[in-house]
Amino acid sequence: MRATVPITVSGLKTACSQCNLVELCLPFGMSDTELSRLDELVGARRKVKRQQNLYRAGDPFEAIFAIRAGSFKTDVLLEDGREQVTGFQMTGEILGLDGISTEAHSCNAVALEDSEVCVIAYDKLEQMSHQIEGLQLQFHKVMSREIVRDHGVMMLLGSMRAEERLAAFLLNMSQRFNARGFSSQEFNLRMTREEIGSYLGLKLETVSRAFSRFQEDGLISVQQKHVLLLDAAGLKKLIQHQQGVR
Amino acid sequence: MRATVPITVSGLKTACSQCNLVELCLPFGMSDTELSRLDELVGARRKVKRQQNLYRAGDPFEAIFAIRAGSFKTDVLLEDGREQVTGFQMTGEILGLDGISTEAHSCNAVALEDSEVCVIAYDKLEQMSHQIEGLQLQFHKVMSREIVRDHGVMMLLGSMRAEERLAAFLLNMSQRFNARGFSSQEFNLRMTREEIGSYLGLKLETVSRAFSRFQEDGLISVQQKHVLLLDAAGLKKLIQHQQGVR
DNA sequence: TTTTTTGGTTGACGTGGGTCAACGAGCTTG
DNA sequence: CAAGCTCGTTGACCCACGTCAACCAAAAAA
Repeated sequence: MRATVPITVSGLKTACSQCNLVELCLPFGMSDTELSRLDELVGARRKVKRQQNLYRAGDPFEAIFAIRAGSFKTDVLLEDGREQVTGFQMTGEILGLDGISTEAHSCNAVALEDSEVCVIAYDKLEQMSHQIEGLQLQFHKVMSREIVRDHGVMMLLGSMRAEERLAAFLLNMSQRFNARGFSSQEFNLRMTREEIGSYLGLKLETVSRAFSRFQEDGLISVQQKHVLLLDAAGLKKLIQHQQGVR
Repeated sequence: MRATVPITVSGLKTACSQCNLVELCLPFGMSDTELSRLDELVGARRKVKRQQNLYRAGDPFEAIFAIRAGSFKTDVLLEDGREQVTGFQMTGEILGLDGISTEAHSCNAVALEDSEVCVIAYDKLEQMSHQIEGLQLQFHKVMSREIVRDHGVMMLLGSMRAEERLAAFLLNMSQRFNARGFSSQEFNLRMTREEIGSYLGLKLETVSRAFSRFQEDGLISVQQKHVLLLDAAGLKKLIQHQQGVR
């Protein structure tokens, strides 16, 4: 058995109405009056240090989490030790939706860096969804978006070659950094080559080689976790007609 | 542009309270009084012939669908023609959840055999979720279950070898047939080898070879779409410690 | 500072599954 | 009941990616 993870629950209330992540997060699209009512919903913030679990597969499900700062990975473990990273999450994104179905979490959520989340008690969310018009719709959209995202990953894993997968991954990261006000061309990845590999269904060596290849071809410049996208259009092209390679 | 698909909307109202699929479908876990109120929700039934689309990627999202009879596949198409099957759906399962997020469907749903669905207008569902206690929770669970299922497919695609994938697929089908009152050992697949392959991230030849291999090893007996599971435990074992193969 | 650990790169080689091709078994259609 | 499809099976060959191993850089610990 593992040692219990030390967890910090700050007493500070988080105000959605004050938060600069609204347009990425659960409250998106809600009116000002709805938004102020939403402040009740978010119980407390919780800090999670790098490498610590926000939750583990099997933990009873009580709340979902909105990332306030930092980033996470979610993964599923097979009995024989194989790991599949199912996603990387950034600020404003919601974690824990997998737990609703069986009232227990079905995957692990691990912080990739020191992070902070807003804790949203699920029973309160249910209740408030009955009352606040926009909340229910927005929550459904968040869940639906996760399903659509998952289908995209299936496409990656089922139908694309190694370099296409990495290109798609980089473009996706770029777009998400951009949505958060960071550069879409230059960013620092928070995950290791092994984690990227697990997410993309590749070995870390293959990921590393694909990075090098992209660099040789002038598509990107990489040094460790630092990435500079030099030719985003070229990466997009790779995905579209890699088909005709043979 | 494709020709419009001829669609039959029968005037018959479908009564959830009368349906023998309740315990597999959206109304699961709701009280009798809740259930009778739910009957209003289901507008009409719609018949979809084999090979016809229930909806296509890009179609405006208006309703979700509960499968009353038959079965479907959902898939995503890449510009270059590559297809990824994202799921196979059976009676009682819900289709169309991908559409909520952008108010347009993001995948195609195609009937694998002549089928019939219950049409559930989404705006009505939203409305009624505010009123009927159990409906909101059950709907969230359905969506969450889809997310968990998707993670399982990612695990398949990202971390398993061809035979493991097919074994997992067969066990999953078996379990779902069983849940519907059919034999868990003997069933007829509704999809082609190519569709199975697309779902599992394999080519049809590989699927076919894996079927043959399982038959040689006495795990199953196959003839075309007819499958007889002879050694389910053996299939399970394959998935767990295929690892030590090297 | 040095030492240790962790993460990343690169090369040589092997193999699981893709590709291509031939053929056969059921259906369907005239 | 041919004739044409579509779908499935099987073999021979090949290549993209995995495996194994050596090495290096960066970060963390001492």
